[in-house]
Amino acid sequence: MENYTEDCRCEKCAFKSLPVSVLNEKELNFLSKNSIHIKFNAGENIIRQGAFTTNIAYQTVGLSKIYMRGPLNKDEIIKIVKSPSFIGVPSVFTDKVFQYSVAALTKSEVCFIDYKCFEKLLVDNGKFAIELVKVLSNDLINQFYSCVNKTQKSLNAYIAEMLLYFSDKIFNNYEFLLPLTRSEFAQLVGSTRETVTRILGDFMENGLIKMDGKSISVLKPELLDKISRTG
Amino acid sequence: MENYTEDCRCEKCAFKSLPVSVLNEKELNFLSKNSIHIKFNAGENIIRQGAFTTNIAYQTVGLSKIYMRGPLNKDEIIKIVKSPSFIGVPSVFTDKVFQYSVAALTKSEVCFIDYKCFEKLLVDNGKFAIELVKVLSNDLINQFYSCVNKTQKSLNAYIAEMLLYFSDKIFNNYEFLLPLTRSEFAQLVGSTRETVTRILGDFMENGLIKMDGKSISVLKPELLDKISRTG
DNA sequence: TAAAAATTGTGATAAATGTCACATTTATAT
DNA sequence: ATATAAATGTGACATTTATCACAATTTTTA
Repeated sequence: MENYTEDCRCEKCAFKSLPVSVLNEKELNFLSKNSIHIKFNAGENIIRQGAFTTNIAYQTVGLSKIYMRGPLNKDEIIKIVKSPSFIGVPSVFTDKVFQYSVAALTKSEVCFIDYKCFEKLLVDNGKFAIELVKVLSNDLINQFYSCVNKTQKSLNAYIAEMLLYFSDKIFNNYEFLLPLTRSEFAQLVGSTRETVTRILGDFMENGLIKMDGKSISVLKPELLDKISRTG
Repeated sequence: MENYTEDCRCEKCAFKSLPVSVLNEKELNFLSKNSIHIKFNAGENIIRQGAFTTNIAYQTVGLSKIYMRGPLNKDEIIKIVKSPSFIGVPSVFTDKVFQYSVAALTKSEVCFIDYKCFEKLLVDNGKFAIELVKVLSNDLINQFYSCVNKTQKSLNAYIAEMLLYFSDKIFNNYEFLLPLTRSEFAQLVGSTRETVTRILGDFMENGLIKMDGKSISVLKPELLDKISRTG
């Protein structure tokens, strides 16, 4: 974890969020002055559950996981975040401390924006506020959707869905390097390492995917999709 | 479902939401002019998944369930809403159609607020916007939390948690009338009618609760809580 | 590079939960 | 009030998934 030494200003940021894209030059300048840009290596903690919430976090580069310590001290991955994306809004507006953790899965860069600054932008610029409301609404709907899916689908089906999620939504490629260990993958789908191993092995035996450690190729996306929907 | 004929104006509404409580007299008047207040009987549909979203819905009276049609056409109850509470914000800011349904569990009253009006209040009044952001943030965190719980806990534990949720959060009473059928309760905990029947029967046999159809008394809340936490 | 640690695979087994079929009770509508 | 429909309870059984124990492999560290 290191500070960003190169020239980095919100005004010319290539990874503006939708809310930030409605800000004018002056507001962007204000935002820039109240933000710090920090780099993280894979595996490093970006946000720690229980830490005080004084900053909004916005990830500009890299992949991260949002996870929560569940009942009886087991971590559960709530979602895989592909930047650019806000990763620390809900907790900041809810509590004095973060309700979840975020860790980098790949080399990542994150802007930490002072809460007071963010709040001022919200109050002063209604369009900014609306865009943020849209971001949160969208997150909430997705959360509904993923929770229903996780609950109703068999593990086979949900793991198939997740593989397609990685290939379609995260990497836009049928070949990718799974950025999770088998244990983490289990935390994502709500199961155990062993069961995940077995189901992936099953998929491979049946020629749905090719697999070598963390390198995965989806060979039959239509079939995987069918399993995801019916299985 | 019927229109509200009695005198009903936002200015003197006894069920103001936090966001609405920051509005001034003029804004409240504007809100009032752009809202309709409607009554529902238990069982009636308030919001239908797939319907066009032109209104924000705010429930002032009664209990409702938010649910979603999952993969393979099985409904899943996402949460039980105790009024006063917004029940239709996220979909409105996300999509052209509602992504979930809401149905009244008891006699209910709901204000439908024109989307354009709501948007104008958001743009014009930053404090209103902040309060709405807080509402959504809070919903999102709760959703994280409940999804992790549902995934990690055994059914025993999650059903115990839900019983305590009804007694502690919804009714503030150890005796209450469960506002759900056994099938609906199953949809809430992500299981089946039969299994719910059996686990509730178990709780009764072990003297944790008393039960007669839908009437339930929590007899040993500490023990239920222990089951809820350890499984 | 060797040693230690972390990750992964695999079989045997147990536990939890779903499924199906049917009886019984309760609620609803005519 | 009776007929009909909806909701509930229950047993037998099948299936899914977790758990445990241990070996094999890969990664990290000294």
